[in-house]
Amino acid sequence: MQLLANNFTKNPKTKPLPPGRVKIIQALISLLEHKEFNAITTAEIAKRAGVTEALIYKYFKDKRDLLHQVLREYLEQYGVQLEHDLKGIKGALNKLRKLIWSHINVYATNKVFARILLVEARTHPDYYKSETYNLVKQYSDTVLNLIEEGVLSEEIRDDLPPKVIRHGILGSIEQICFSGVIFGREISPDKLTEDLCELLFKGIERKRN
Amino acid sequence: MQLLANNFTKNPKTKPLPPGRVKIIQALISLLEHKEFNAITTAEIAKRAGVTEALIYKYFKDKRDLLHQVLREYLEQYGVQLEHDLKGIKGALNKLRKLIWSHINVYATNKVFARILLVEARTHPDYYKSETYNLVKQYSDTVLNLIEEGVLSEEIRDDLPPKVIRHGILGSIEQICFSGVIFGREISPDKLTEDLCELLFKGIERKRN
Amino acid sequence: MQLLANNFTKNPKTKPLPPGRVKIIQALISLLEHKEFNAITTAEIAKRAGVTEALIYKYFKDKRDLLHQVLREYLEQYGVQLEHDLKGIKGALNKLRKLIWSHINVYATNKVFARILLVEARTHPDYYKSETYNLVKQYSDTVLNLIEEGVLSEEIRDDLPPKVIRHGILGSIEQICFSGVIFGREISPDKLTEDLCELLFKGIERKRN
Amino acid sequence: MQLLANNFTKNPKTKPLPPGRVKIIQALISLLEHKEFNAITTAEIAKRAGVTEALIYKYFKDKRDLLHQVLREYLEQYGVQLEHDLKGIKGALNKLRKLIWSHINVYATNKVFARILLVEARTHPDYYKSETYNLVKQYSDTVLNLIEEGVLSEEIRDDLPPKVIRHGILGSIEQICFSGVIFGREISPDKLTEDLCELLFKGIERKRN
DNA sequence: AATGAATGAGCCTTCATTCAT
DNA sequence: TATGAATGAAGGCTCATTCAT
Repeated sequence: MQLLANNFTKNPKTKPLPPGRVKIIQALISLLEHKEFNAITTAEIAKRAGVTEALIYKYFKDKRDLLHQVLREYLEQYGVQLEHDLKGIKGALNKLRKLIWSHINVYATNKVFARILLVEARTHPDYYKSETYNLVKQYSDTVLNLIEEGVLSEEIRDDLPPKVIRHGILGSIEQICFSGVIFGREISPDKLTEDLCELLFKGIERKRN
Repeated sequence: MQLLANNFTKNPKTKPLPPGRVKIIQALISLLEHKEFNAITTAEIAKRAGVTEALIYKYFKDKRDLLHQVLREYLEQYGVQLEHDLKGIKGALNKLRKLIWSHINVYATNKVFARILLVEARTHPDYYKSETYNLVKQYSDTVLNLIEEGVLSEEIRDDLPPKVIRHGILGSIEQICFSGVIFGREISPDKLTEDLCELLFKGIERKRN
Repeated sequence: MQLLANNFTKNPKTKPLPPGRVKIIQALISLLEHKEFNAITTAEIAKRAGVTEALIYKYFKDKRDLLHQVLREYLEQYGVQLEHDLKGIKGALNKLRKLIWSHINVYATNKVFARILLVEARTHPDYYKSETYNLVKQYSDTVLNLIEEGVLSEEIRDDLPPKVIRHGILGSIEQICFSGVIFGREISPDKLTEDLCELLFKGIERKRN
Repeated sequence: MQLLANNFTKNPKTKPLPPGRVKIIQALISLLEHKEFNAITTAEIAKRAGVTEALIYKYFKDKRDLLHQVLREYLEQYGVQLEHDLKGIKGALNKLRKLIWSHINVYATNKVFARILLVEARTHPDYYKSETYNLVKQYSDTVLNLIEEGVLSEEIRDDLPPKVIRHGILGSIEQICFSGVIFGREISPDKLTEDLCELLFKGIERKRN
């Protein structure tokens, strides 16, 4: 899977995006691969994109808005992907398991996406007011719905606040991927998903017989 | 509890720290209460501390080093506190529960500490090379040791990688405190600890009978 | 003669240099007339040029690079001038004499040029790595070639290392102009050239008959 | 020969210089071996000397005064040395030759001395008002006197202004040593003196017969 | 004789951003 | 659609220097 491989796959009739805009986004992404967002200058972005700095401000409100647009594209792609991934799966726990796998997998495949989400965006107050943040909340709601679905179907305990469960799930995922993202270590979605689900579904306590 | 209330509590005979240094640290802490680190200028810090900007650079390598020193002091205090908190507790799970409570509690009580750790420090590559980061890793090791202790005493499952368990614990804690920290919401250590332990110890899966 | 009077004399169809760049260079030159380079601030330069400090850094790597660019323009002009001056002169010694005159004359006419070359540039290690320094070496080579030409034509002794001769020539010129430059005293190219050539060509030893 | 080897050689009954002062001077000298004066900070000097920065200001008016004191010590030593070297030499030209050798030799042996004199001191207007500058002028006078002595004894031409001769001599020496000083190349007093005297005494012009 | 603590002043530099063309 | 030129605003940081002890 390659998120953002091209920008018109999902909607062939959209009028082609301005090439300048695309180049700018690609430039930032490629720079983010090796550099912290704050350490990247607009001059650098423009140079890498082969355009002038001024053009950035034609398409984006400011530098941070550009970051949010990049993030948004990633999120949209992930949204599409996730929907696809969950299709045809029965049972809330099975769906959650798949979601965990998809989540870890997208981080494993798109380090830049992970980096933006885990470290770059959340630092800045602006983010929480951005349209992009809403996408994240939507995703968060999806997880919550899945949990509640599981409670109703009696797959999941009803004596735990669903939001706490969600925190446990998302927190574990992020923690587990964090060092991979920061230090560029490999992330293995399959193994991690298995361990994580075992942990989250059954708990760490050893059953005595 | 008030971490950092004074700097000589634990070692009364240390020669007094230069007052300037103390004032600078205090100033940054107080500014962090209402402002993001990057948005705080050295001029502001100096003014609040009642010293000159130059003095900051006498005691700290740069602005970020100052942040790390602040974090270090918090971490050291938390280390002392945690050791105290764990005294006299029997059983690995009980200790883990207490640790979770202490962790959440210190975030609840010291929002600035939490903010630095959760959002300010980890953004910057420097952090991972700092001496302070080592303290965090030490803490991380403590958690791991507790988990392994639990495995040996057969309180904790031995079919889960201890590191995954640690990620689950620390990730959940951070996720659960995160919004409290970012949006200034209240954090309730007692309730959160209970829910979290219930989740982590027993799992989310509903037992059929 | 007024070196640097305008920047497009020699190449009328070059696309006009950005006016800001020109103004900055002019500003530094005018400031150097009464002030040491290190004592001149970028703020001053910008103000005198009627631009912002930031613009300086658009066109020059740093303050010192600006100095080197100024020097480079002087050197280029001097190069052109010298070539012109030597045209039509026969004999290596006659050419050397003319070169000495041109050299002294350019110092006499452009104190700022002299100041940069004799005191400002050579202090700083950067200078010796600069592209501008290469121009100086080129000039130095020209002198050496002239000397060697004289040796071949048997006008100049062949029992002296040409490089030592060059040191004698250039060293004498600089020494003789130095106090003029430092203390703002008048420099008389005609008289000085005559004395200097008499000294260098014939030596100080009195011939006995 | 090692100038400045110890500071009381020449005057055994002077009361011992304060050790702090000596250490500071030594520190600056040792730093000047590898670093430009302006790039050396008082903090560095103090550290190298093993004293506090404040102490520098007990013994020296300011940082530049310290440089001048160092230079002064070198000059005094050279003065003593030169006097010694010229003893028993007959003839103005022979004395000049010896002086040239001594001059080149002291630069060859004491690069730091040469560096201060050739590049560090003369940059700064302060220098020309300093007491140390007077020592340099004294030396300059000595050279002039030697020249005039030669004119009187009819060893040296009387149709050249003695000052021009002096410029030729000193200028050649400095030029010839300059690159040695800047780029740390070896300087050979014997060979250079021979070439230089040949050049200065007899001139570069080839005698036709 | 020497120091620890602190300062004043300002400097170079950076960077996101704008606007006329 | 895109650019070249220029800017505003501050910002971190350095360094020589002072003074009470």
